[in-house]
Amino acid sequence: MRDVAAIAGVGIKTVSRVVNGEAGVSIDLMTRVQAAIVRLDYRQDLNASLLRRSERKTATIGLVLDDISNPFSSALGRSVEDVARERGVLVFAGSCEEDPARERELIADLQARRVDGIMVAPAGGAEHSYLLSESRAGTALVFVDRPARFLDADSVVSDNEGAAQSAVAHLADGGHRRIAFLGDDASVYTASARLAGYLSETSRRDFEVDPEIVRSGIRSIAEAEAATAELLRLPRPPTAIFAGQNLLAIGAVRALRAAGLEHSVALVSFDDFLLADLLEPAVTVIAQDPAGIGRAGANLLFERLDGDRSPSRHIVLSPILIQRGSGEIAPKRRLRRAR
Amino acid sequence: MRDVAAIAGVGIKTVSRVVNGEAGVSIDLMTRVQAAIVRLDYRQDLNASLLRRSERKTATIGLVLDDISNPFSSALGRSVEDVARERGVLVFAGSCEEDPARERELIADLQARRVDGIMVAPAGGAEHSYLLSESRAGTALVFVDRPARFLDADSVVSDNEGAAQSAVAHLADGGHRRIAFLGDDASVYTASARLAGYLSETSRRDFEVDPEIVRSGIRSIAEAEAATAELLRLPRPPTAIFAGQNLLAIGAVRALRAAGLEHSVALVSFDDFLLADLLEPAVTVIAQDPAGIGRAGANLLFERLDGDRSPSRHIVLSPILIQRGSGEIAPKRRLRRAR
DNA sequence: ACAATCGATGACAACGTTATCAAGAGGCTG
DNA sequence: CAGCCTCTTGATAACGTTGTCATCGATTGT
Repeated sequence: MRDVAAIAGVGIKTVSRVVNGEAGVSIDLMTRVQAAIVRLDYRQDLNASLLRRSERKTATIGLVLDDISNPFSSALGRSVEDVARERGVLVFAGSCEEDPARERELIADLQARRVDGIMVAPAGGAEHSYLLSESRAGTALVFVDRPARFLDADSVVSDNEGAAQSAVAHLADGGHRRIAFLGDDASVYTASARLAGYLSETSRRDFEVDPEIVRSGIRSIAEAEAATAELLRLPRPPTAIFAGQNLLAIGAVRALRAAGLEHSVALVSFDDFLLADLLEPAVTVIAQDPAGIGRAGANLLFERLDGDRSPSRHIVLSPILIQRGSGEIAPKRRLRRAR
Repeated sequence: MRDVAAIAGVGIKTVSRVVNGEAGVSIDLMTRVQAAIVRLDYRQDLNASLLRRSERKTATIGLVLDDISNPFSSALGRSVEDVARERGVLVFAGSCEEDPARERELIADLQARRVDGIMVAPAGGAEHSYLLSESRAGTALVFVDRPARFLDADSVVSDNEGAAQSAVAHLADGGHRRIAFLGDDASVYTASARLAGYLSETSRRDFEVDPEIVRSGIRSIAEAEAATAELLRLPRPPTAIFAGQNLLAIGAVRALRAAGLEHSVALVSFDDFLLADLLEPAVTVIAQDPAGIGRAGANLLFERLDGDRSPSRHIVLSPILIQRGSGEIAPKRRLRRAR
């Protein structure tokens, strides 16, 4: 900047004015400065600029998700990026892999870089009281997909419990009485909320509660496949499966295929996924709106950055049931009653 | 920092030393400073720190991809993040949507924030000579998935042409003579390389070159579905389809299904995709290794940041053919020769 | 016992930028 | 023409940090 000023024969502050498009610079000096900028290929150092600026904004936000390569997360991330870009804000993206320590480390790294705000889908078991001082200090904080624990902060989540209830209700309305549940570790908020929905709907209908067909702690496609295979080998196998997450549904599909039962056992998946409609049978899903969650979260974050100091807001989006076939399979008659 | 120094009753420089873990601070002062840091909840401002530091590193890199919500891109991004994290580096992620202007804008934003390096999968039609001065100025630059145009820079790409050749060869070895091609816009490097592979292999085998079954400029699942439907309605429809990208293969599957021809017309997809093995028939693919590309690119980038000044390197990864069924369908006999 | 060395410490400048403010030029009013 | 106002301009301090270097007391060597 000094060099530009020297070449243009002006004061350094005038260069600053031109760079920032401030009014009150004569046409003459402006053109001279611009010429010098081009000549030296000068680029403003935003970090230095923001260091000095009074409002102290870095035009940067952080996004901490479970795993940015997961389709749900990446759709969410993309919509956050779109909202941010409209405001000239860049996004740091990080994955915490359901590890609270990693989540905390990532957030610390983001704060060291003085991001204006942070959006986080907290890891299972994480606890956020440590963020209290930060959020008081002015870093905007929005929780997406999962709410904060022990911290009063904005959040945007799906109605996991209600949607799980309606999934179970859909299967029950189709005649199923013995519905299995596959879910992630109960420390993960979404998993436990969906399990709660499953349990409340089954008990509301006075279905037998058999712990053998309620499987938690399943973390991957492979584990879901193995768990489903076990379910199918039970003396009294379930007639329907409710998979609490897209990857688990895919594992279930694999196991059903392997057993040749994909047209005999009903399946509903929480989360839509690409190609669910092209499988045979097509998979009935509870579709969340990851892009909508990201967009709502980002909007909330930017309202906070714009000075909104109102009490914390909690947005809840309702997933929708999409019937495609797998969830509409009627329960198989028990063998003893076979005609 | 001044406050911490005041409370601990030391000089500001000593606080700096403690914060940075520099040697040569007495135990006594160190504990006093640490107590003050905890008391005030002090956090170092990395931006200010890096402004002053001599090596001028921000421990930050930028990643510009076509669309971070695309499965290929997000897998690549995730592996970049993993390599970066090992070095305490945070990643800015941005999508340029095949728009050269947006790509350029994003890169400018990254440079304004003085990222140490940039990894970019350039937009179709983008031209990178404008980056010459930057790369000379020390910003490390690595191109992934697609090479730079008019700029000598490191790159990590798949052998698109060779893999496309082998896909066509595989279909030809299965007896197909009339193989259609679906591809993205020819301005996109990967699309044109794959088209080149298709053309060289078909001409090497002296197959009839029919422009009607070579379709470029297809940008989405829906467009691929429509194009495939058109192909199938031709007087002499192709007996096999080579889809130059995963989304286009998915569109082709939809159209084949709609026409009831999924077991009659062979299909090979460039790019693997989740559930390709569960479709009926399962889809034969040329599988790239997006995580491998990201990892190799990130390693290259960090070697440059560590001072490697050797001539630009170009890493080429070879995709592999995975036979699953759809690519092994034998050509339908022509009607006139039907038994 | 004295000089030389060493380790710990902090004062100060500097990183690249912007906020503040004062100075100078020019125009308008009375 | 004095007095006042407005507009442009640049000198200087400051943002939060670290590099440089001088200082000081203690230790070592002879």
